[in-house]
Amino acid sequence: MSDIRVLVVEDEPIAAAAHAAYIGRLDGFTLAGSAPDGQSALRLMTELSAAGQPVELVLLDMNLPDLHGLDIARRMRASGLFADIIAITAVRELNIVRSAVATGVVQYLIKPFTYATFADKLRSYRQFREQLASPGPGGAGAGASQSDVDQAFASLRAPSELPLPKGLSGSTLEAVQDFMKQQAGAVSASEVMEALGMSRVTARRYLEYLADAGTVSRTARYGAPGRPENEYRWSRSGS
Amino acid sequence: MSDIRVLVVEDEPIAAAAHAAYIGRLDGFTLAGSAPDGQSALRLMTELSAAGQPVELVLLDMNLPDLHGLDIARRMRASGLFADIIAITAVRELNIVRSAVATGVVQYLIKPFTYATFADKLRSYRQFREQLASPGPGGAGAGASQSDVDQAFASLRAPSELPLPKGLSGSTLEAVQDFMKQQAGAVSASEVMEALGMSRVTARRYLEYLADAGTVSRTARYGAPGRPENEYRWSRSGS
DNA sequence: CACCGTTGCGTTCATATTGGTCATGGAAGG
DNA sequence: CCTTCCATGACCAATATGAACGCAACGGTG
Repeated sequence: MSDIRVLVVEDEPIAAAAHAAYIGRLDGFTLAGSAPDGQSALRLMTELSAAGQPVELVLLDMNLPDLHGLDIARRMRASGLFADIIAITAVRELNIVRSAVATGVVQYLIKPFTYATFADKLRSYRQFREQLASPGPGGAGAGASQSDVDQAFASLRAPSELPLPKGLSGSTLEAVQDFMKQQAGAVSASEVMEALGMSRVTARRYLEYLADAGTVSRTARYGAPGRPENEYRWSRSGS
Repeated sequence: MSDIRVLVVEDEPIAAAAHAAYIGRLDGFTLAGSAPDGQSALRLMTELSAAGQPVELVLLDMNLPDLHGLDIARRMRASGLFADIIAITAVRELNIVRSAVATGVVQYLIKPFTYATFADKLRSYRQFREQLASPGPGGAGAGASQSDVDQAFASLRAPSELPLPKGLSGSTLEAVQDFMKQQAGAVSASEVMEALGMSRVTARRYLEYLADAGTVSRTARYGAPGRPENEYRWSRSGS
């Protein structure tokens, strides 16, 4: 099967270059072009489509200088451009996710993301394509059954777990993250320990990991006797 | 949460009545209207939208007298109608599935289908909506994380219709499911092993499959020394 | 002003207990 | 009789815990 032609739409040059480089590292994908804003993206897609090389997949940043990502998706559909879309955004609003699904967004990436997450989403998209191309064990050319379609949808939406550093478990990390998200102010490791019923060592290890990843910020708390206590605060400001 | 307003678009009167009856039998859904062809469907949606009662989900037959289902979807997007779509078709062509996904089709039903299949698709769609409405275990209003979005997308899968992975048998799976349904609280893999008289490996394999399918939730149990024990809890209350 | 005991958290290590995987055995079907 | 498939037992790897040690700031005291 030939490579899937991908268009990168991203206003920040550094991020755009990074995404393009990611595409190059992945088998089965080819960079078809790059655009810094919505207008040029639409123009570029129209040109490529007229040239017989239509874009098949768009990596679409939702936060662009001229148009919102959702508007671009709507205009694409209105113009007869039916490339699939993977949305990239720092906006963590769920109602946007719903609107995105309604306009045909296939995957949703939240900044900042690692290369592993990125590659994972693109791979599952390619698998979705391949399953539609060659259905079932029965044979090619035959019609698709309900289970064939279900299977293709499943590989599209299935989340796959990312490799975590040694010594950390996914469910524990999720628990700590959820707790931190709910806390308005800063919390200490001991408070996390008590709230989640885990040991101080474990709580601190996960908080430290989140601090290194940039998801939480870490400051020292003075004023009380004893060694200064680290306090952690949910930050996760975009990118 | 209020009911989801559904529009049925189907040219055959018998099928249309059947779909409408199906909707009535399902909790959480309300029939917003019914249309026999594309033009009237679009008109009806526009009217309801203007009346402040926009259609949220469309059961869209792809084979209509005046317009093809894909055309209707495209015109919906062009007109600013962003209801989600469940496509219903007898046409078993996979390239249509791909185009359908690009226009925001959420699920795909192939005729003829049973009520069970139908209900399953609608239930998974409702679960998708609910997960977007209230992310995480306790937090409302907080931002969504990548895993939250992934989980919501995952609930658009149809686990019951998927073929069982290698190494699992249907009868054993049923036994584990029945046992889990009866348990009010959380149970560990060891408890399932002892209760059903199977080996720990087998119990864990089936519980893990159910956890991936979203039928049970998996959390860690802290407080005791040693590696944390996974405990599983029946979570799919929607069925 | 300098020094020192106190205090509480950060850090490290061994340990306990479970999860995950591999190859084997037995049963069902052809 | 052979093949295929699933459950099993045993091994190795993983991960939270508890205790012990060290460190940094506070608050007296000389």
